[in-house]
Formats: sequence, structure tokens, C-alpha cells
Amino acid sequence: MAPKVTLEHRENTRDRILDAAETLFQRRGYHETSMDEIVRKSGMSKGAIYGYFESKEDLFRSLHDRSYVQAFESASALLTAGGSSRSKLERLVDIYFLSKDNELSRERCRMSLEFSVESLRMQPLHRQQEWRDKQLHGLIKTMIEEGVRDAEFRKDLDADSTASLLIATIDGLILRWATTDSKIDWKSARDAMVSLVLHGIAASPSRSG
Amino acid sequence: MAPKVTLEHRENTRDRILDAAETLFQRRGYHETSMDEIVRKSGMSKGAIYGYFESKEDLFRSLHDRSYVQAFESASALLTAGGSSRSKLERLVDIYFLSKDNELSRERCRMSLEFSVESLRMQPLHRQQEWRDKQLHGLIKTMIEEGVRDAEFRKDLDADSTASLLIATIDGLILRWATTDSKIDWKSARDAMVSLVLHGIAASPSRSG
Amino acid sequence: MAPKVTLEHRENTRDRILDAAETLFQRRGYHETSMDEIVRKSGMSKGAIYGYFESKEDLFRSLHDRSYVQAFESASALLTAGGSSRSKLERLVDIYFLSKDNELSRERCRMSLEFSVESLRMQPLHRQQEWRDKQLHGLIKTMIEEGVRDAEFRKDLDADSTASLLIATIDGLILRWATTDSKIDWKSARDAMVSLVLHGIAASPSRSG
Amino acid sequence: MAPKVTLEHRENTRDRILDAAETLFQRRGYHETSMDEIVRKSGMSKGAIYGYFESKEDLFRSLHDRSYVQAFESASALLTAGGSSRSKLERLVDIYFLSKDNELSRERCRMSLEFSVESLRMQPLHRQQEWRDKQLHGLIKTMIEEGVRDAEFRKDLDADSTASLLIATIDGLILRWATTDSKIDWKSARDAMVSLVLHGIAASPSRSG
DNA sequence: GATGAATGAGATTTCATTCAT
DNA sequence: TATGAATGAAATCTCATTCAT
Repeated sequence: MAPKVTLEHRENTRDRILDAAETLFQRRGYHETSMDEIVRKSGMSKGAIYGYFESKEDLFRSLHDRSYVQAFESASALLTAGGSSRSKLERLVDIYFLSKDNELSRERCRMSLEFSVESLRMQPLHRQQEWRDKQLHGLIKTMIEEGVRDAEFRKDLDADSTASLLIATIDGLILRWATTDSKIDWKSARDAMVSLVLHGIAASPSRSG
Repeated sequence: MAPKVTLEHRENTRDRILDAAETLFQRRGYHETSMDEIVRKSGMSKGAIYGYFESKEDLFRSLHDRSYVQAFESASALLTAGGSSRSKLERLVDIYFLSKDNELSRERCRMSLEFSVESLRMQPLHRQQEWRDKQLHGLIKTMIEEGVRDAEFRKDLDADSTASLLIATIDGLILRWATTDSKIDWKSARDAMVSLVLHGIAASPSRSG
Repeated sequence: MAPKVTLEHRENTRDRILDAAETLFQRRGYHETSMDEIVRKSGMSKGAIYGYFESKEDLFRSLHDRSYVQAFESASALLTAGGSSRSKLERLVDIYFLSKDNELSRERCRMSLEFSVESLRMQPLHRQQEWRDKQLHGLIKTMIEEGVRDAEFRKDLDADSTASLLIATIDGLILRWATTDSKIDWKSARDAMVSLVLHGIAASPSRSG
Repeated sequence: MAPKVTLEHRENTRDRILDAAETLFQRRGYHETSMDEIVRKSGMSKGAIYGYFESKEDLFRSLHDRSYVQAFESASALLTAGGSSRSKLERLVDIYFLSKDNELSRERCRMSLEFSVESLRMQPLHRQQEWRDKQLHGLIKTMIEEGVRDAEFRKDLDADSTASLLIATIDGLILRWATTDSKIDWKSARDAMVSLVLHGIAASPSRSG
């Protein structure tokens, strides 16, 4: 009856279910994972799971929520910490790819990608997702503006479109990474990307639009 | 009963099925589309469809094949045509986004994305997909090498990793595009991207990395 | 902790649960109403409800009990009160249709009907129900016998079968009433019924069997 | 491929499913009967049943349809056949209670009653049901008008409300019949009812309104 | 070859009831 | 005694695929 105990208990149980679902969705994909498997993995009963989540889709959604909040907090912390804009850029890229235990997580990227696809058919979520995208966009835009202010980045950069491109580029790397089986030397790929983003590929530093 | 007629007929029928599937997969997604719907849309019988395709997955695969071949041919043609490397870059971006009728097709991007996700669980296809990625990679690598040779691009570019990044960036834009509902001015987004890729974001043209 | 207070409390709680169930069963039907909804509506806990009622079915049964007792008391009172047999007949019909607040209650009729259906599969209850039917039958039989004695009704009436028919006719009206959505002028329907029951439809007053 | 064979086949299969469902719904009730039981009883596969009926509810609806059409045709035939109005009245009552094999079918009445209850929550069907009630009403109204014209029935009868009452009375008998377990001598109950309906219960033939 | 009725395993979800706290 | 989290059997329905005609 003590509410604190009950609440804590609910949190734990919820997390237990989310953990099981995360493992399975990452390993086998959303559609290939059945609720029965989540039941088995989590050790909970079917009814219990439906007491915490309205549906399989809601479970997926909630799982994404948790990941997003974790990732956003990490990104937020790193970007507000000190350091050069360049180093922030590097760390930003890392956040996307490193899981809790600082391991590159291809599975995680795959799930994230699958979520992007599925979320297209989840109307109410879609709104939320767009809001979050804006949040992230704002964060990175600020980082770029700081870089411009500190003269690390070009004066004539449009912070808005640059932020969009940056995000897209990182997303693209995730997609590649998630999609490929061949070993990639992650560090050098990241460095190459940062270098490209910093200096571009053009021969002359002439400014064209 | 001339075999040629029959072959032509088979081709047509096959395309009819693929067209129906394409429309439905794009509109409702792969998992949400049932074979019954494809039967209805295509006007073919169930047996007929299974005469042309081994399974629903095979149908999806074949559909992707057709799209890929079309896109690759377009890319190939554009890149071997004349023009500056910069203009090639611009056109390359366009190819990804423009459907047959030169319309931006968000639906198409979505299906392509869904295919990327699904293909992860389709082992035999996966190989093929990697081979194709290499093909595309080679095409773009060649384009970059030409750009370097013609002194349009920086001398110290690593063609390999630059090609990867380029592809990733474009993929990322697709993902954004497919995932977002808000109107995007496509031309200016593309120009911003090309500009970024060409000149980078760094303030000074000093070469680091 | 005086036992009387506790008993009173139990009665109140019991009624609170019955009220909640009544509202829901009438609004959504027995099968469509879940125990969770009753929990929510009544503001009681699950355990509490199961402390008062053995099962959902028992709850339904008890609810019917309460309604029946109320209705039977009303019928009993009206019939033993003075007045012509004809006026008793009229009032009898009304009792069936008027809820506590003297409003015609279609919902109530519907629930009563649903109960009749469900009770068929509730063996122990069935007995009770038959006993009650007999009780009501007796009440009405007595009323008819009085009517005959007072020369308001035909001498050759068989009180038994006439009572049955009378009940059936009223039940039939309930069924119609419960089942129809169209507005019915209740008073004139009742008067027509009483008139029909009194005088029959035959042209001549000749007595045939 | 011959359509006639296929159509006939479909009809037969459909009827086979309906027969199985009818038996079970009558024996155990709608809610207590599971689709699995219907599968077992009909000898069809689950998929097959869902190929013929959209849902369990649709199956119930269709079953009622079939019964209704049969009953209405019988009623229609009997009423348009010759004979006195009184004999028509008697036969009308019988139709309600006698199944195909001319057996009194309590089970059938129960199912019909349960359908009345369930249909309240089936909106689209509800409309149809009301239309049917009107159809039946019209049929009986005509019968009464003929009785009046032939001077078998009282001149001052209102055909409309009398038809309503008549139907209600029969429905009430069904309800009683369906609801009771005790043996009822059907013939004498019917005769008593017809007699009551013809001559009323009032002592004097004085016409009151 | 073509057809589409039939299959049936398996998916998600519900909900009356129990029982540890 | 009261609570409400947990249970888990059972329900409805889906759908890729097969195969007799």
C-alpha cells in the first residue's frame, strides 16, 4: 500500500518489459518478434505486459521514447560541456552510435531505423517525433552558431540548413552502418566524415552558393 | 503460340503485378499490404501471382530490383555524360528523389527505406544488395576521382571514404525527406547540401584531419 | 466498530457497487461491461467487489434481485390498493415501464431482457426465477379473480391462462419497447392494449372457445 | 471454373456453416459459443468461415436473416391463403413456434430472443430489423383489415395499434416459452390466447375507449 | 496453365479472477 | 481487511501459401 514502493515496483517492472522488448526487437526486428516471445523473455505474464502497455505498437513507441530521452540527454550534456566546436562535432557523432556500454551498436541503429519506418503509420506519434526532431535541430543549430561566433566555422554559414544537413549526414551514416555487414573501422569513418564536413571537397576555398 | 509472344506476355503480366505491388507497398507499407490486396489491385489470380513470384518477399525483392536497375541506369547515364563534377553532383542527388515522372516521391523514398530495413532479414538478398552498393560506390568514386583529376575537387581527398560519405549524406536526406511531413523546398535543400559538401563548414581552409 | 454501523456500511457499499453495475449494464450491456469498468465507476477496489459478490454473474443476479424486489413491491402495493380492476390493469402495465423517477426507461427494459436471456444459462438462478414468475402470476391471477367476482370481467374466464396471457402481452410490449428506437406514444399504446385486452377484437360478443 | 458449380458450392458451404452455428447458438447461446466450436462442428477451417462471414457477429446476423426470410415467407403464404380470419390468426401464432420439422422449438425462440438483445448494439442491422418489423406489421395489419371487412372483427378496431398489440402478444408468448422450463401444453395455450384476443376479458360488450 | 476456395498456425488482445502484501 | 498487480486460458481474427479442379 505504500505508494513509493508500488511506484518503484511499477517502474522496475516496466523497465524489465522494455529491456526484454529491446533485446528482441533489436535481434529479430519488430514484426518478427511476437508478444509471446516478449512474455517469455521478460518473465512476465501476458496480462501484465498489457497492463503496462496498450499494445505492441505502444511498447515499441515507449521503447523508442526511452532511447530518445537517453540519447537527447547525452547530446545535450556533451554540447553544453566545454571544448572546441570540432570536438563537440566528433562527440555528437559518437553519441548516435555508442550504446550504454560504449559499444558500437549496429542492432540499435537497425531498430531506430525500423522505428522511423513504422512511425510513419503511427499518426499521433508522428507529431511528437517531429517536435523532437525540432528539439535536436535546435541543439545542433546552437552548437553551430557557437562555432561561428568563436570563428571556428565559416561566417556565412546558414545555421538552420547546416544543422539539417549535419543531422541528415549522421542519419545517413547510421543507415549505412545499420545496413551493412562488413566491418567498418568506425573511428576512421567518423574522422573522415568530420573532416569532410569541416573542409568540404572543393579544391579552392572560393565561396559559391 | 510463338514463344516470343508468350515471353512478352509474361513480361507484361509480371510488370502488371509489380505495378500493383509498388502502388500498395508505397501507399500502405510492406507489412500492411496483403497478398489479397495485390490480387485485387493487379486483377490477377492468386495462383498467377505465385506463378511469377515465389513469395511475398520475393515480390518485394523483385520490385526493389526493378527500381534499382532504373535508378542505377539513370545514375550511370548522368555520370558518364559530360559536365562539371559539380553539376554531376547536383544531378546525382536529384536522381534519388525524382520518380519516373520527375516528381519528388516521398512514397518512393519510404518504400526504399522500408526495403532497407526488411532486407536485413533476407539473407540471400543481402549479398546482392552489398554488391550493388559496391557498384554504386564505384560509380561515385570514379566521379570523385575525375573531379580530383580535373582539379575541381581537393587533391588530398580519399575517393573511397568521400564516396561513402556522399552516399550516406544523400541517404540521410532521403530518410529525412521520407520521414517528415512538412513541406521542404527541395531545390534549396539540395543546393545547400551541395554547397556544404563542396566547401565544408570550417572557417579557414587549413587542411587538418 | 459497532456492528450495526458496519452492517449499514456494508449495505451502502453493496448498493454503490450495484448502482455502478446497473448504470453500465444498462448502457453497454452485460457482456460488453468489464469488471474493470465497474471498479472504475464504483470507485471500489477489485478485491472489495469480490468481497461482496462471488462473480460477475452473481453481481448481475443480485442486481436483478434488487430490481425485482422493487418492482414486485410496487405491483403488490398497487394491486392490493383499491380501485376498479380496469384501473389496476392500467397501473400494472405502467409499473413495468416506469423507473424509480417515473420515467419510461428503455434501458431498464433492455437490461431486463438481457437478464432473461442470460438467466437461461444460470441454473440455480433459474429455479428462483421460476418461483418469482409464479409469485407474480399468483398476484395477477388474484386480481383477475377479483375482477370476475366483481363482475368486471367475464364469468367464464380461466384466471390461470388469462394471467399468463396478460403477463406475456406486457412482456411483449416491453420487448417491442426495448427493441425499437422510434418514439412511441406510451399512454395511447397502453390504452389501446387495455382496451384490446378488455374487449377483444371479435365483432360479435358471442362466446366461442 | 464453371460458375454454376462454384456458386452452388459456395451456397452449400455457406449453409453448412450456418447450420453448425445455428445448432451451437441455440444450444449454448451466442456468447458461450466460440468460433473454434463452429469450426469443429462445421468441419470447415477457420479461414474458410472468415471467407464467408466477416465476423462472428456477421455470422449471427446472417443466421437471423435466414430464419427471418423463412418465417416471413411462411407467414406471407399462410395469410394470403384462404380461410377465416380466425384460422389465420391461429396459424400465424403457430408459425412463430414451429421449426422446419413442425416441432416446437424452444431453442429457436431463445436464439431469436438473444438476437433481439444483441442486435441493439449492432447499429446497421438495427435499421434493417426495423424495416422488417414494418413489413411484418403491414402483413398483419392487412389481415386485420380483411377481418374487419368480412365482419369477423369489430368495426371500430384500429388496425395499426391492433397489429402492434398482436405482435407484442405473440412476442411475449415466445419470451415466456423460451424462458420457462416447465412443460406447457402448447395447443391449449394457443387457443386460450386466440380466445382472449378475440373476445377480451371484459364482462359486458360495452365499447369503451 | 489458371483459378480461388481452403488451410491452419499463429498473431494480438481481453478479462474474470486470485492472492501476496 | 483492502488492494490492485499479476495471471493465463481463451477469444477473435489474419494471411501467406497450397492444391484440387
